Amino acid sequence: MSDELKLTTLGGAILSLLMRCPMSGYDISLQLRSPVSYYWQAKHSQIYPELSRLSEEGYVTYTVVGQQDRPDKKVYSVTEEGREAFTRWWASPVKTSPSRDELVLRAFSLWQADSGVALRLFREEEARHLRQLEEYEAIRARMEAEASGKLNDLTSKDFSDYVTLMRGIGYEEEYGRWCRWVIEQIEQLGTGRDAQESE
Amino acid sequence: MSDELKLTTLGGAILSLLMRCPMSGYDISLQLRSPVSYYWQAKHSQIYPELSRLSEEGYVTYTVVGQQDRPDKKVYSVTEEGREAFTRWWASPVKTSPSRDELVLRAFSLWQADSGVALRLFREEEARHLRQLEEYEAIRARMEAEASGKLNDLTSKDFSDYVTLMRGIGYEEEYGRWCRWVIEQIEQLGTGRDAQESE
DNA sequence: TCTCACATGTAACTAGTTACATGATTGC
DNA sequence: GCAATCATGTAACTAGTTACATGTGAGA
Repeated sequence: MSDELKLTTLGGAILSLLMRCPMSGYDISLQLRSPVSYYWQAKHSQIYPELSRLSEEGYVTYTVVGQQDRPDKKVYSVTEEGREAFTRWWASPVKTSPSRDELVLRAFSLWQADSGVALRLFREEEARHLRQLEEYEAIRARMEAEASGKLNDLTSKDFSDYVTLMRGIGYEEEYGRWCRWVIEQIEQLGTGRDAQESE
Repeated sequence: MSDELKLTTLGGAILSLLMRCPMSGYDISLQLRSPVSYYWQAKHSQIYPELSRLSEEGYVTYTVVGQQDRPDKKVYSVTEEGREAFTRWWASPVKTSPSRDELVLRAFSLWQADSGVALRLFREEEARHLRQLEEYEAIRARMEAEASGKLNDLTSKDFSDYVTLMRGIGYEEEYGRWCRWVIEQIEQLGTGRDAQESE
């Protein structure tokens, strides 16, 4: 098992969690579920098969842990081979996935849209990003209060969390700013006919 | 054909180009190729079958245009039904695709990385985003010089282009800023042992 | 002769989503 | 009894990528 095999990004994502501490497939799916992780997401239907693959390749092992009040679970942890594969993956060139953004795609056809419909769309999206930003800011405040000491330690997991969080904050801020700017453009440039119709 | 059928996002992307002016599948693939379009991308192997589907559903039609010095081509244009489907799609709720970013995923494991390797990774990515930003800024300068009159007209295609471009600029600026900040953190917090090794 | 741009397609694969399937226990 | 959380899986599908396949004409 395991000689020069490469990790998929999903494999990397799973190992990056298991490197922090052993956990079950279910726990991984909670960490990687949509509203939680800014940086990577996956459903359990993708995670369980990937865990089997990682296990076959010898990158992870598991022990079945019986529980009294809930179903038994498989707790996975990273093997030495897994650690090596992970380090190789981490240092390898970053795979840049093509940017696809449906709102920006629609903005490309703003010229043919009804201003009222456009305003509704961009206001909804602005609100979504502001909500997400608030959530992130709350986490940030909590982290800065609770883990302030560890936030100048490159080797602390808290600092890594902080770094990814800061990207989420920057992303949402910038996205919200752009939405607001588009809304203002529509409000100011609109002929008045349909630009006024919703609020 | 064509009653309440919905467009895929790729279908929307293709129609958004054909709404601007009729063109061939090849032309569409040039518009949607990786380094060009910030907002949506697709390969020709995805575009041609999608054009067939759109054609079957009656959303587009084509005429074969013979050319003397190059191969013949099919020039597609949007039908009235296509226009209606597009308008419905444009007004429908935006499908938010889950955020997946491999660099941010790696940042999540910064705690276990070698500082030299991390610096290399983040410097490369910073450079990539700065290059992209420069490219966008050049386009922006050109647009502001050439199409300044149309940049206050909501119904002009130039203004739509400008709006999508501004998102690209904001995105790259923010991404670059975050990379820079991470690099500075690594340089300042690094123990000195491996943080210095690459310049 | 070879490569590049134009031009259109299909086949095989990988990644990811949605839906199906099962089963325990806790709290309402 | 019903919904929710914990827990693990598979099947069927959609979307997207890589590779295969073919052919023209221009220019080096």
